[in-house]
Amino acid sequence: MNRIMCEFPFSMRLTYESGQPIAFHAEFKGGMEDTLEYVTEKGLIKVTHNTKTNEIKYSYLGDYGKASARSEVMKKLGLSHNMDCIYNKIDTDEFMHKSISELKGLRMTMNPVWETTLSYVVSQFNNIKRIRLIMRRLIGKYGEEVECRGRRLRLFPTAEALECSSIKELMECNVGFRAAYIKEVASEWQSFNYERLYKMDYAEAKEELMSMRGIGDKVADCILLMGYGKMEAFPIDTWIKRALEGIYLKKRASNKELHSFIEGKWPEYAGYAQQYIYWYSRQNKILK
DNA sequence: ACCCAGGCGGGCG
DNA sequence: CGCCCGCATGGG
Repeated sequence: MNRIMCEFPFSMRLTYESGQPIAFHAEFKGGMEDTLEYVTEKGLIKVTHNTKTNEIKYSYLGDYGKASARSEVMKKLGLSHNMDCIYNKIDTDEFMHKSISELKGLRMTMNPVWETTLSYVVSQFNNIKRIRLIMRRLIGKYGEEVECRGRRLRLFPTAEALECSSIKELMECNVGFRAAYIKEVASEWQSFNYERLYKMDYAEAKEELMSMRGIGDKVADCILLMGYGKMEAFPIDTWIKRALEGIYLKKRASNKELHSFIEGKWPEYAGYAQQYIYWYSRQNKILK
């Protein structure tokens, strides 16, 4: 059994539940130990977290060695993040202070870029429960089935598999009006060369993503934050918008206005601040 | 029954 | 630019 000693606060539950890409297809069980199991392109990963001792253990099946499996888990769950430093940067006021103390240990995950992209294309004008439902249908229908040490796994669907599908077939997964977006993004993805965006700065990479039909301001920020790990990205959805307007701006504001406010308020780790505001607002059902 | 959800593109002024 | 609209579905 492999272990990771975690010196900063970690909550697998909050990390999983707060609407990040991993939650749309992984299996989570809370209990004496929180357990997360998920399929990757290389195999199967299982992570447990003892909430009393803060000890993390993991096991893996498939094309992993000791080092690559450890790196997969660390990266996915944000386990290398220095939470003292991050909290220090985003604990700017009373509201953030409450959010942090209530959501202590919530981490930003890092996910395969294509997986993140498809998940948030599906997420638009949708809710977390149904995003998960749709993602599982898409995985079941378009994901390649592979055998891994006696276990049958469904891989995440490739862009190619989705592009080759018809709108009608996609609609059988009840994706609704998103079918055309899925097909178009899948089609463009194959010549997109997503890796070059790692080297770009935030603004440039965002522009590249938004050149695809079906990827707008919010989805682009989600991809940059949870796919590329660009911590200055700040996705603005309906919850965040209400929260920022109600708590800070005290008036209605456009996304452009909100983005410029955010840039000034959290020049570092804005993405982390965003996730705490998002989940705290929802948990406490503040502002309706 | 009604309302809303991790939004987007398009059309308008 | 900002504002407004429709868009499929499933859960509350």
